[in-house]
Amino acid sequence: MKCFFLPLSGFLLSRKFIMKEIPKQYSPGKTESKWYDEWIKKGYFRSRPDDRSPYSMVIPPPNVTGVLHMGHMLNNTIQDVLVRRARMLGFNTLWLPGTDHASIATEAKVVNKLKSEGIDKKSLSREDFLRHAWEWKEKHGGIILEQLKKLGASCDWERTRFTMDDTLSVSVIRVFIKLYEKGLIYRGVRMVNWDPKALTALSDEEVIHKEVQSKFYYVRYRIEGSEEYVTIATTRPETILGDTAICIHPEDERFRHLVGKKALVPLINRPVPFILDDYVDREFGTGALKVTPAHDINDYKLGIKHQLPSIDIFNDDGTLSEKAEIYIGEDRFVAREKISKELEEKGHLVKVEEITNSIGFSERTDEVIEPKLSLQWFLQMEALAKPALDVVMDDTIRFHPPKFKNIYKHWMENVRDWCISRQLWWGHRIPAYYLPDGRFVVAESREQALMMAREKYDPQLKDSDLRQDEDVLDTWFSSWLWPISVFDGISEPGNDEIRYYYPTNDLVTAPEILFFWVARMIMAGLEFRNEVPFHNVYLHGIVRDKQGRKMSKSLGNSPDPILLMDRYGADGVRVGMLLCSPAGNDLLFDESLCEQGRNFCNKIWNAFRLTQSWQTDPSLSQPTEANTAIRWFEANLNKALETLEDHFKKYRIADALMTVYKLIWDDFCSWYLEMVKPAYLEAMDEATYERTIGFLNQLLRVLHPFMPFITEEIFQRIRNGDDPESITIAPMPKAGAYDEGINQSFRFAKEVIMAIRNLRQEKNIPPKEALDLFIKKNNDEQPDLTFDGIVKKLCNLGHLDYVSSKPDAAHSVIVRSTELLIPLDQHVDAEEEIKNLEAELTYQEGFLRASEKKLANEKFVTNAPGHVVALEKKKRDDARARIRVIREQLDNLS
RNA sequence: GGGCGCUUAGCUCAGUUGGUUCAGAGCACCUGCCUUACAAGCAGGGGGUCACUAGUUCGAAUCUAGUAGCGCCCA
Repeated sequence: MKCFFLPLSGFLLSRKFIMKEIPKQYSPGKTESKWYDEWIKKGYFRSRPDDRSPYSMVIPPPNVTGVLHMGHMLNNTIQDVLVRRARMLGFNTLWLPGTDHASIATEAKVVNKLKSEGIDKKSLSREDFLRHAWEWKEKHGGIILEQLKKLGASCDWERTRFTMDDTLSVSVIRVFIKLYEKGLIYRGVRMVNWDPKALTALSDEEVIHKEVQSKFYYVRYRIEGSEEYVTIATTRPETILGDTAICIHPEDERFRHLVGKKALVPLINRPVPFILDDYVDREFGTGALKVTPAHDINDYKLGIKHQLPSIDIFNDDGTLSEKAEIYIGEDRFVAREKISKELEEKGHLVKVEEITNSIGFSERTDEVIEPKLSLQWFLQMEALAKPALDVVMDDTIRFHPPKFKNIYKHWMENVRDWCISRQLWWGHRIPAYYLPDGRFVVAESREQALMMAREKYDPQLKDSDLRQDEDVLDTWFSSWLWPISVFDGISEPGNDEIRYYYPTNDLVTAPEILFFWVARMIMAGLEFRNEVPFHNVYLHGIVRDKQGRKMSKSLGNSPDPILLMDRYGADGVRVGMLLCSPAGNDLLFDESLCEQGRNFCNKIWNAFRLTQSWQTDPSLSQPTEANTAIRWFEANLNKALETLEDHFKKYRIADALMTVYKLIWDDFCSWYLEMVKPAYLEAMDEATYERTIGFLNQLLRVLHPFMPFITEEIFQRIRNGDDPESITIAPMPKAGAYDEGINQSFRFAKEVIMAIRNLRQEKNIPPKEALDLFIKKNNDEQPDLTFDGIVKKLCNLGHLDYVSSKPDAAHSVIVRSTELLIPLDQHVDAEEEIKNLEAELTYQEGFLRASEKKLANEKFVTNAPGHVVALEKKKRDDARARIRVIREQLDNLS
């Protein structure tokens, strides 16, 4: 007797007792936290370099202000599956967790918090503000990492990193200096994407373009010294105050006479020249274009080309500045309304149309982006992009699914310089130090900067003469180093850890940040380590609701993952997420999927429960059926493992899970357990029991990466002395050679069993009523007897015999080309039978005709590969055999 | 406007170089069962002109071109 909770001696506990002892339903709650604590206590997720092969992965660092949402659930479930599997495959496995500092989001959070306490950011010094920010971070930051533990994430928590940790910060500064010295970082005035709410510049990637309904204002400007007008069209009438020219197409006859004259900007009557440029689309608007170099990227380019002055009419917060002359201090959108009204009153507004145009919004604050000229730091991308493109195109780094290669290529070939400065305090401060005259040096510290400045510019300089740049670097400028800096590979390029863990193996992330992050990590890896940062990138979709809408706070359509886990168990939710997550596709999440996951837990639980109710008797020998069942399941298991390995190789995680799901639910529970199950109140032989528990043990291991908790719980209850102390470190079963013959025999037996069950159902014969089965001998074919005992058992048959003639009053069922005869007391409805047989005959004859036609086609026989032709011949012969059987039956009936 | 991709069962998706009775899976649905592991379950069943059109081929869900609809990235 192998039940672990049975007392010593041969005393057998009653089945009833066991059934009471193990609850009918699996409850994940306490189990999950119990095992997670145990895993941490034992340090199974810790990793230090050793002789084994490494498997490493860095977490895409969530925002330190973040809380767990469904996207994280998906992302981290997939990572955990990969990591747990790698661990069981014997790799020295490291999954390194951490968070990023999220400049804009965190600063906004801290500013708001201070505001609620009556403190204005402007009233604080940089140092005081940062003190508040760190305080906030220590107190509230990283909640998300705690939440990941509930999910079961097997991270090495002792290695948790934060992008503003000392070593990581030093790495960022060093990299800045390196790139500056290499001439790839420069400072310049450019048109940038300005976020008037966050009061900072943004990179192009942080701007989201959306189609919006806008108004198209037709405004007329008077020509200086005449009563003539010229009409332009604009979506932003407030920017006329910054106009410095009107541009017309050189070949546009309508405006030719205006060349050399000046137009007067309405309301302020500032004269501006006409310029000629074929940039203008004559068909769009009126064909005359107002030019505002300070507030539009294209106008800016025109301004440079035609040497126009540029008038910046906005303050940083999006209100009108003194340069605007009127409506000073008004918000840009308020000013737009007021100006359009005044234009109308003064007869300048010709008409207003509705149009749809594309407007940029800040990714973080959702504020409308203001194109603004400003002095910023940039990183040249071209030289970095080229090698980063190559390693993806030549599959040194593989994208899963590969369709993202194209998108990546397009972006990398059209990449523009990266604006890396942000007008914020929370982050890595730019290591540039200015002399009073505006010249500057770039150095790792103030002391070094002073030395450099003295050497380079003026030996008399004092420390107080230097002023460090006020701005910080883009958060991605630290995240792009993440796979390197977490191992301190920038400052200590030869250290053991970076050499052992880098390059990492896999990266799991969303396509949304393919350019923000993935592309830049590849660039950084090649630039600073001369090696790619990872070999595989698994890109999963966005979690959407059932209607396909993106989950968002404002829609309120996102379930709280913590509540979900409380309701369905972490294992159940993990399965729910994975079931709907084919790689690269967005997934339409539905809570019922978690329910399916929970039901699966329960199924496994009850299979376990069943095995625990069995009692063994050493005097029993193994029945043939059990022996066959074991041989079949063994083969079937190996086959499934083979499929599974293939799915993992291709990063088809959802398919891998489905393979395990069916292996356990269908093959193990519905078939195998039913085959070996002893009759009510009867004991089982020891060999069969051992093997069954052995199979369960294997299945738990295979399932563990997907459902870590329930598998550990059951593993602990069935494990014996040879097993490791935890399933997290148990070796993963590997596919071995198997007997495909027995799998084929089973498939036929299965068809027979299903046919008989179907007959029972049709004829309303209760399962308890035993039937007899006569199998019509098929000419000289040797029948396959392997599963006969099992067929007898699963169909509740009294007899199973092979006969050469049909018994009286028997129902006939044809499986492939074998005739099954089942005598029934009930009257056989000959007419009904004939009808069914004739329908079947028609189908088979049609099939045969098609097949014969194909084989008669000389082109087919000569062109098609041999195995295809052989197959076609077999199909034809099978059809002929089946037709013969059907005809015989029909003869018998009529 | 430029580029990329998608369209297979009611839903979400597989379908690997064209060839097994190839048209599949899971869920949902229908029918019968509280059968001593599990009703969070068991057994059985129905369901698709593979978006449309035209080609290539002995053979097309699979290859080519066009049409329609949808989505993504970029401007």
